[in-house]
Amino acid sequence: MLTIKDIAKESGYSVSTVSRVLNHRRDVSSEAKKKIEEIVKMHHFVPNNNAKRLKQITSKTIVVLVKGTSNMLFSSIVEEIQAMMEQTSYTLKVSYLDEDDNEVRQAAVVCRETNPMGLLFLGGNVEYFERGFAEIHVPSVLVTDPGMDLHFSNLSSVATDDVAASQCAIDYLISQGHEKIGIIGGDLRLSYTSIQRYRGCIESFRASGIEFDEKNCYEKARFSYDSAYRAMKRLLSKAEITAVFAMSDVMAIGAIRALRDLGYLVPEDISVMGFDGITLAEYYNPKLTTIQQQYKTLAARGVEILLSHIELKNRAVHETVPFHLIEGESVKHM
Amino acid sequence: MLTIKDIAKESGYSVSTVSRVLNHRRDVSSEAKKKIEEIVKMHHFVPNNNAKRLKQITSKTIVVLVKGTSNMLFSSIVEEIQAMMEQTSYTLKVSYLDEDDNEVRQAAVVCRETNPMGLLFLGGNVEYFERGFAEIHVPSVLVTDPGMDLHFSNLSSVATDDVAASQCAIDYLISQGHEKIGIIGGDLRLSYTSIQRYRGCIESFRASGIEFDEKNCYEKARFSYDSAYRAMKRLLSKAEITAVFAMSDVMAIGAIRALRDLGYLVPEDISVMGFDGITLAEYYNPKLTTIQQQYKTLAARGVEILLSHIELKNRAVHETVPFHLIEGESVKHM
DNA sequence: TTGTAGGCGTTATCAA
DNA sequence: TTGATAACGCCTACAA
Repeated sequence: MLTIKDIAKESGYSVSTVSRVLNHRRDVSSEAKKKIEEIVKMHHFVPNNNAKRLKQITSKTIVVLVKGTSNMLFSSIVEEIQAMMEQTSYTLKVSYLDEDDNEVRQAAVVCRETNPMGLLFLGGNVEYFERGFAEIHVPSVLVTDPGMDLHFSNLSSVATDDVAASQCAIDYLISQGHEKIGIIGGDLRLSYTSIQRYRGCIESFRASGIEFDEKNCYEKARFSYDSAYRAMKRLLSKAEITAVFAMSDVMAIGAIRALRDLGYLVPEDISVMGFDGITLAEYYNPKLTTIQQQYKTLAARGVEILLSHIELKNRAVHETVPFHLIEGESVKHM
Repeated sequence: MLTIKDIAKESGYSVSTVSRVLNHRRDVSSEAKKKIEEIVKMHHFVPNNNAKRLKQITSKTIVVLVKGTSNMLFSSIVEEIQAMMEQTSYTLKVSYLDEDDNEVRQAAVVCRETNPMGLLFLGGNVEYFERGFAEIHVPSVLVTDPGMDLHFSNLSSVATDDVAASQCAIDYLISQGHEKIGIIGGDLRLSYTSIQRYRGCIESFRASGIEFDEKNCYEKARFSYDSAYRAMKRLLSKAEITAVFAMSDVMAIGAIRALRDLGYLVPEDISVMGFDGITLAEYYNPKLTTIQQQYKTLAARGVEILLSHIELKNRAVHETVPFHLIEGESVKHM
């Protein structure tokens, strides 16, 4: 393996001079610079980042931890964050985790590796934070999930109000004349997001005096097409419904496919409501009626809060971002 | 920052003993092991991977370089690779690049950082390989694009035969009675994949004696919904067609949405054919008629070739994986 | 402008 | 079973 030592030897200069050239510093003679760069190019030399980072104490890096590699909402947020970060002097590093991994533990590892100035969590399990976040001393923002119940001075959050948003979704279905409503959502013992959204649903039913039969009308699924597809079929076999609320657009699409395969028309026979407002929602057929999370705002505020956190060392804040009901074509007025 | 030195001091043992415990080695007294593990747990100590990697010469790591973060086919392949790798003793590292980045340059950096045993490229620009791959000495496999024209002894490839596959697509459209066909694909000056697929189309037209008017019937787009959506609208304004071949399923969906928004029915008025066979294709409405790339086989062979490359040091091979035509609901028999 | 030397956190070697 | 010590490749005072 080629090292700067080799380059130094070959060029006749010392390692420090080589290092200076490599880091584009100006206290090098143009002569030395030229010669060293030539040799570097010739050998296609690339410095070893491990050694670099090991030594560098401040790295000006911000790490994004994305929970769930196939979450389309997160993909959009990541893109947005990347675009914003390019305007700053920070370097961004994106780290993808499985939906079920412990993001806090992963964060600890990443902190050691990268020594980042800040952390951005895309999605997170509140329980993991309670248990392990104390060991993380880097300014962090939890994006997409609320963190006000977690009292860490270095942890802020920006999220959509899941309770209000799903309440709005059910309210809308009810306003369109639906009363027999099924729900497809995550595991209520594991997914904090799902719990919140379910609470909103219940609240809406309560306010309208509609009775909700959790046992027959709530179907658990992972946040994927096929899982929701199967959940929809189970739901149909247990309950008679005129509308379904799916806790993500991906789930909604799985559900719609199941309905169509069973010969139902959407929305003529059964209406389907999604959640997230991903790009695909408006390209799907029918266009999805959904709750749109403002991913751009989530991304922007997440970054802004983190940077002010880092630079001004101010206190943790917890923000809520407004949501919008998008009327597509997947819900029918009864 | 906590280091093993601190742990050593606190436990009363030396750094070497702590290191041994951390690496689960057996030449440590259970007494020492217990005590050290306790302290590690108490402080939530996590070793610094940079230092670790800096020291370790062999890393048993394999790196996957994914070109384009929103390519759904690649996501599926990555998942597949991850599953396979868990059966082996290798560690996997996934590195995402932008669609336009130079993957070979990135590979060089990654090699220094990680010192991997092998490299898996998901997508790649043949030109970048020609120019820079000579400096990479690690066994590598280019997945999804053919590499037989690149004569590097450490570079194998597995890919779908893009020429034959798109020829098959057009043949199918023709067999269904379509003659006035439009194409939506990538930039023919930049995307190697698009060039190959276009060649297949031309070949099919030639064989059937159909004249193809590239100027009016080929529309360039990025591999995204909205770009294809706009391309479809441009296409309609220039040519009268009964069918469209989109070079990816994502593009096909963008095109279908454009058609529907303009009042056309798919496939009744205009047929649309996709490419890739992503999961979404069978959940979309109408189900996409498409060329399915065997992502599982691509992943499996990619891994197998790489491992035999590493372990047996045998020569580079270049394989082609069969494809299938999936008859969905988006193409009509005229 | 350049070079020397020490250290970043870890693992490996060797001796005790 | 342990511990001291020398690397790993790079950066950065500080000295020249």
